[in-house]
Amino acid sequence: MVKKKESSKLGQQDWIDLGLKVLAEKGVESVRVEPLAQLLNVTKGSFYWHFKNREELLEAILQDWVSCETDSIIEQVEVAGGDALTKLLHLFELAIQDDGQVEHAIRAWAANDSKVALLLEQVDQRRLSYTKTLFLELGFTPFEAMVRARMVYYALVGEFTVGTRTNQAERLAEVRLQHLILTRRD
Amino acid sequence: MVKKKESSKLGQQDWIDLGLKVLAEKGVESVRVEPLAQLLNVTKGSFYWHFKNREELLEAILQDWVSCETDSIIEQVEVAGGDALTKLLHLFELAIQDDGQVEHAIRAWAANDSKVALLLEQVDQRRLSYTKTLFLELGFTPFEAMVRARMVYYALVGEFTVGTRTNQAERLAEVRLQHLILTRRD
DNA sequence: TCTTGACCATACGGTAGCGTATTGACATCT
DNA sequence: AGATGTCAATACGCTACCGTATGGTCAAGA
Repeated sequence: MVKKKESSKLGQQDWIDLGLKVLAEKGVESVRVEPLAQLLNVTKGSFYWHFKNREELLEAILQDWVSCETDSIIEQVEVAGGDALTKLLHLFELAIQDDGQVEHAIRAWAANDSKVALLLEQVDQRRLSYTKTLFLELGFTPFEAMVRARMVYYALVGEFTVGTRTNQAERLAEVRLQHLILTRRD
Repeated sequence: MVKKKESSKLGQQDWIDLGLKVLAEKGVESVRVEPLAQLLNVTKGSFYWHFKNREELLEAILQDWVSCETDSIIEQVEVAGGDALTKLLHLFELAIQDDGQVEHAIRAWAANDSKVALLLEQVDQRRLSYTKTLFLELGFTPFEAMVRARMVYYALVGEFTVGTRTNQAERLAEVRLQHLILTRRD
């Protein structure tokens, strides 16, 4: 018998989940093994059963985020279909659903960790190049498409990092105006 | 005689300067008193002469950045004069002069420190409202002006945080296209 | 010269967190 | 019932810092 998940026993995922939560709320520097253990009401003896060391947990957290969050929006947009103009609006609207807490924390993390920075760079690249292709489909030149794609993406990242807290209704109106400005062909 | 700066003696400013450097390169978590002392070839006995504790240094560093960096660009734009359209282009071009290393580090810092976050919020607010007034002068509605101001600003912050490393020539071309896109009326 | 104050060294005690080693509890398989 | 494997508790030693206490040095003013 190789049953799993009888609860009351912890697995790697429990530590990762908690790690992500703490990461979002207090930053990487606060995801430390002894404090985490306390939150789980166990001692670190448990932790070192599941992980080789703290580094391994951090990598697992990162990996978890990447595999969960990266391509999900792109897929949703593609499934919904439509022309490039529609897809772009769809993309804008989906992107602002997330509050970006975790992503913000990871960006802050990346500022002092080149390995994380490298990974984020790839994520940014994938998202940017997808957005760029949509602008290309609208008939913009490569340079124009790139600049516009960056403007969209920066607008999103900017909201995360600058932290403009506003309600969803206004955000939606804002995003529609952005769509108008960036897709207008004069 | 109350001479100063005979060199070979340190003052608060020496610690602040080094602090800013380390902050930009390795992040807040790396600006610690003993390592800093080592870089200055002194012991921490010196540090605690000039500062009450580490917290006080961090505040001094922050204060130093705010008073140096915040309004300088706005002033330069105003001094140069011209109409709103000219000022906006001028603003764009000046903003991309800075590589944003320090600002990036401070944004990462702010992610885990609400006091820093509050201060940054004020800085952002001042910069955004200035930019917004320029768009208002161009005849945009308050909402349109705000959205456009944010797009400019986010584009700048986005370059800092996403870290798109590109040469000055391309940056300049990019910024001019942004100016075109965002100021176009009809 | 003598004093004073600015600056720095040395030495100390304290804390938080890392990682290891060892043992214990409990469930499952044989 | 034993043996085994999984997870957790306990108890270490270690390092990197923080902040304090105290004394030393050296230049400038009286």
